[in-house]
Amino acid sequence: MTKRYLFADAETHNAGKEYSMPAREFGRLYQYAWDDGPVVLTEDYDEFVAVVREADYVVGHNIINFDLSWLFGTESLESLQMCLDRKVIDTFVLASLVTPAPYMYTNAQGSTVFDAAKPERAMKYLSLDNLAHQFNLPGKVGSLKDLAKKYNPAKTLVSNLDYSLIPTDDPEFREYAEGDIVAVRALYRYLLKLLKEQNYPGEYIWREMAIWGINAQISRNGILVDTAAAQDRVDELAASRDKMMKWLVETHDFPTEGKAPWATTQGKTVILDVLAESGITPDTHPEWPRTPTGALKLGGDELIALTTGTDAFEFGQAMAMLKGQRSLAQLAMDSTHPDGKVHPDITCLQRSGRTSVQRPGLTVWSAHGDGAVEKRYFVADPGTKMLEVDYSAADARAVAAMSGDPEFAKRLEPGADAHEITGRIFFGDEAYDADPETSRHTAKQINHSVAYRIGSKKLAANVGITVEEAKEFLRLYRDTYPWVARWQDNATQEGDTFGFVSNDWGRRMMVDEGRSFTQSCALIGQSTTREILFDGLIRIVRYDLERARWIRATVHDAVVFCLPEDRADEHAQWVCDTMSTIFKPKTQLGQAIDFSVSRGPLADNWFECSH
DNA sequence: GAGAGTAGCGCC
DNA sequence: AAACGGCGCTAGTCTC
Repeated sequence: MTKRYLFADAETHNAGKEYSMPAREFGRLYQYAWDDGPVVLTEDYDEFVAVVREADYVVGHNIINFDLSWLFGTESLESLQMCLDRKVIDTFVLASLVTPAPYMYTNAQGSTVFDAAKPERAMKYLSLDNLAHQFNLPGKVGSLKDLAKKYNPAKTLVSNLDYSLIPTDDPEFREYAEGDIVAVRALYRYLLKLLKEQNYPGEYIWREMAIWGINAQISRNGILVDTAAAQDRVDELAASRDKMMKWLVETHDFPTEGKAPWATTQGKTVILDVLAESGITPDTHPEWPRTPTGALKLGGDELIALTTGTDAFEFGQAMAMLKGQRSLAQLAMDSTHPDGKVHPDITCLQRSGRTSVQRPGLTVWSAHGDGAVEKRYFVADPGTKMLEVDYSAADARAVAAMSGDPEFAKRLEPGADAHEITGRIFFGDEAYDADPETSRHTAKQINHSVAYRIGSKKLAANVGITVEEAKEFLRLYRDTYPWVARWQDNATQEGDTFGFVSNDWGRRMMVDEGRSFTQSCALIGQSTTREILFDGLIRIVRYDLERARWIRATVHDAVVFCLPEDRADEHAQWVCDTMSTIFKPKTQLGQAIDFSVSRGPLADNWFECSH
């Protein structure tokens, strides 16, 4: 029997309210069409749910993260099951793979957008409106924003528009809703054409729908916030800021306008004046680093370095402290929904497929040092214990696996010390043994640098050696790991030739013109880690869909869970076993490499469980 | 007023 | 010939 495709979309209250409103109230107007059939508009929630359940395939734009995510209620696992069962075709996800946002494009308003591939900006490129514009597709009619303005009080800010004020019987609104379905149907067919032309592996597309489905589930699960603890942190930071600002005003007549006076034009002038008084100018300090646009860098690190040993040191320290303050606790509170949880938006729009997490961006939360206490106000649900697991040196393991370099693999064996190994290559055994601690510290810096193919000049500058010494080390490193070097060269060539590189699962990743030397290897390494992590999560949810509720966050090579308190130890062991794997690339040169996760203690908040 | 691009902090 | 990757969040600035 012929499979039936349902093209579907819904108009709703403002996004974000789905966590404080029943689904049948949150949805306002539903649009759908079967195959080539006419577009049906309905306000009947039950009718819409029924057709979605009846369809062999549901096709829509951003439906995994949005429409299907609330349709069955935010406590439901049904949409995740649909993604795993290959019943959902999200044109937003499909477009992200076959027509990812380019570096630059011209939008419907005629303005040119640069740096458009960055995930925040890629959202706009991948919007139904823009894709319809880019590919000259029929359907989209009018602007929802303009319509909302008509029904909101005069002078309402765009960011405050209430979309639920548009009457569902407004003819323009209904025309817009209908046009959405026409556009998404045209887009789907256009993307299929691209898919076929590119010979993109279909298996990867289905797997990607499942991964977005898991991420949507993670969003719905959310993380409980201890708002009292977050408020304490906000107050604590404000107090130290006030004290520091007071001192700056008294001693340097520092401006106080705005939240970041040091970032204003006036503030920057005062900083430069204070430094100049102590004889610190670009002339006396030609090594003073500059920003990409040529301005003098005034970051905390620069100010400390420049003022050390001068009268201005106390000033430099004060500025560094203020610039280092971040409002994470405030962000956490601002992102908390009425159910007491954050429900971050999760997308896989980074070119490597790594997840972007926003509102709040959990991937930027401090993991080490003093700032790590910020994690304390993310807490385990009642009746659960929090667990964090991670893959150690994941990207290096990916390189070992893909390159098949047996010597490089030795760095990752149990008990091996990768930093020491690099240190011995760099310093030689004799010098290394003379001062192991300093040598190892330098080597740690170097390891991060060589992973991304640093050049001799920058390496020399970073580590404080001559360019000749850096060159010699890079040569030695390549000699020690010839198969890694070969793999890097091949990846670079692949990126240069095709404009993209592929990982072992079939993901294609765009490489910017002229940046293949450093970008190609990085993308393959990062994406391999990403795929291994999601393979693990897929195993978890396929074993038992209910356990999808355990997953609370992913941070590139780490996953946070909330496990039922009863038998939490046993569950933790099961999670580790299920996430761990041995990766053997399909490529001929590759080798099998162990990707085991290690775990922290079971705890009641994120800070405790990651320490 | 809103969108775009910039700087500077942080994460893996 | 040389080449350190991928991001998010905030605030202030520029432009239309």
